[in-house]
This record gives sequence, C-alpha cells and structure tokens, in this order.
Amino acid sequence: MSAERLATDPVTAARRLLGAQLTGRGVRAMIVEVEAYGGPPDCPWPDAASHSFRGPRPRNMVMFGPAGYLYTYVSHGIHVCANVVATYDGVPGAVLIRAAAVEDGVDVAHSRRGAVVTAALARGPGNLCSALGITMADNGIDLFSDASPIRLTLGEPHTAMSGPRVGVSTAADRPWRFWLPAYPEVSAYRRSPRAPAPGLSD
DNA sequence: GGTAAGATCAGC
DNA sequence: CTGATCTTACCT
Repeated sequence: MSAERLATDPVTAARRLLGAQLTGRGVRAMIVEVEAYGGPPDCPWPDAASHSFRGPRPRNMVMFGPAGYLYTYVSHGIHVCANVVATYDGVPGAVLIRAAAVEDGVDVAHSRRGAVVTAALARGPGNLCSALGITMADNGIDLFSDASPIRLTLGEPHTAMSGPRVGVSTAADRPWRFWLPAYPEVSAYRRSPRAPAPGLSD
C-alpha cells in the first residue's frame, strides 16, 4: 500500500507527490505542482492557512483521517480543488494538487475545459479538477483503491523547486509550495492581496 | 438569521 | 485589477 509513503509530515508528502500519476475518468496526468497544508496550533505541523486549523468541521473531516484519501472543497463558490490527505490518522494534513501535465486522454481533458484552451490543460487547482472530471461527489474516496474513479500512483523522487504558497492570506511567506522546473503548467506566483507585507507573517 | 471572507479564474 | 458566485463559519 503506497498510502504509507504519505503518512508523514505534509512537506515530505508534498515532495513525494511530485511526479506521481493521477488518473481520473479517462485522463492520466503527472503532478507537477503541489502545496502542503498542516493542522491546528497544537499539532506537530501548525498551519494558520490550513482548512483544518480551527479543528474538525463537517467540511474538513477527511483531512483528519488516514493518508491517501481525497479531500475536495469548493473555492469561491465556483471551482473544485483537490487535496491528497497526508500525515497519520487523527492528525490533520493535506497536499493541494495545483497543477499536472496531461499525458493521456488529452482530447477528453480538452473537451471538459472548453475549446479555447490549448496547452496547460491542468494548470491551477480549479482547472485541474475540471480537466480530470473531479467533483465534490468524490470527496473522501480512497485514491489507492481499485474501486475508486480517481486513482494515484506514486513515482520516484524528483528534484523540486520551492517557494511561498499561492493566494493564502495567512502564513504567506512559508515556502510550502513545490514544483518541478520547466513545466508550463506551473502557476505564476500571486500573493494574496489580503496578506500582510512580506516578512511580517508566520 | 445575517454577513463577510475565501487554498480561483478569466476577461478588461 | 475586477467581477462572478456560493459555501462555510462565525456573529448577534
């Protein structure tokens, strides 16, 4: 069971997810950009930017479960974003999948995204879920089960770049985003307009 | 029961 | 830079 390789701190899990294959509904893509998210103040990896920071809630329950499960949420009422749950059962942590390079099923991904898009079909967490057909109905599924419509296959370690996470208003300087160099799917960095001046947070 | 903010994206 | 669009969480 490869899920054991994700039963570790969110940063290590994030690095291990780079280069992994995510297969969903006729599309196979290699993960090229991720962000680590931790838990409440009293856990080993406190993280004010994490959805689990204020403890378990109906929405974030799966973040508190075992590693290797899918946590989805709706952002700004518009986009679905996908996380892979990390850490140990009972300790919250997750890795947001921000971008992937579509390697198989390009036509399927293309039809889901719309005619205008040419390259970078899965650039950005919302676009990625759109391309792979991931919805809120997939929240809580086991990514390592043969029965799941979305599946994950880990690969070999990669050399990664790192930097601050995109769009978060708290802990804005923490370098918990990781990506593989030279992929056009990697997002441009955008600091949240609500974040304090660089150097003053976290 | 009201309201404000948000791990986004596309179009000016 | 701004608007779209809606769920969640927190307040009264």
